[in-house]
Amino acid sequence: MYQLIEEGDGLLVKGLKDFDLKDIFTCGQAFRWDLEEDGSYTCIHKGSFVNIVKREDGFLFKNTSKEDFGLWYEYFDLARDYGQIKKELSKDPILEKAIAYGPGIRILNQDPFETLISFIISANNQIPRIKKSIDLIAKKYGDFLGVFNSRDIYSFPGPEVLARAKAEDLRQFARVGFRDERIVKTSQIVNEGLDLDEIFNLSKDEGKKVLMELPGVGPKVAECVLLFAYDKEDAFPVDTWVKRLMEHLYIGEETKLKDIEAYGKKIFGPRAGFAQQYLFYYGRELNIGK
DNA sequence: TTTCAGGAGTACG
DNA sequence: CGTACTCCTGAA
Repeated sequence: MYQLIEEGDGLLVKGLKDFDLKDIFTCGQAFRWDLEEDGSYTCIHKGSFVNIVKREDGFLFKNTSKEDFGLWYEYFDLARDYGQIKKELSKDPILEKAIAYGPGIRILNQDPFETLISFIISANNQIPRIKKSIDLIAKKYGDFLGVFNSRDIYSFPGPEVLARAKAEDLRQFARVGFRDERIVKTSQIVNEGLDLDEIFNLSKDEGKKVLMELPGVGPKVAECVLLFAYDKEDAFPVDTWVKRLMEHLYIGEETKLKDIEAYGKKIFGPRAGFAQQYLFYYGRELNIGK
């Protein structure tokens, strides 16, 4: 299905469909990426980083190899047929429009702990600031992975490291504000034995219960982590954008957060997560509902 | 130049 | 159910 051709220190990947880097990285699901001046994207995942250049003949993945490509295959959810998903969802005329706006979206499979901490930071916060805080945390607490475009690249630290971080340091160096103690406490709970991998075996609702026990994790953050790290396709995170957009495009009146979540679940069912991503990207870029 | 409102939610009363 | 919470940006 895909063709992998070694090229220099990288890999040319041919035949990728439903894959657009801008759509994937600006739809709000991930923070560990950078747009380079040449239009390529650099992203960091689980102790590795890759730079991806779009070309006529495919996508050039720099700093990886055939042996290592499995990591990115999994991360970019390449086993999934998004053509089929889009076909199903397009029966809804509103979604058809939304999909046309971000046809290259894929839902990444991100690291659970990193995703958990990232979305705790996202509470009442904005994407540029969230990205900055996460970068600063990696720089201070993560491992040095290498240099790209004369930038030092660091991994995101594990729970064993952040459990020992000082709230005051997180506040001062990473600018996380009132989220400082939530980050340390959640890291401590995970470090002291809460098995995040166990959530892979649970249903979306069971996983949500477990996550919401953690400080800094409410319904929105839990749904995000379940969708972006645990592959729970029926998760439907409702933030202020999705709220406005659902009120505007589907419901037609002011609706409580909880009811919007139920509504999304009702009309999109097991595909709610994909629908949410297409709608979010579409609504935010067009400023729908504001 | 300086002030000021408000924002990808959660916790707490 | 209302409010406080940080910090940063951009509007005035």
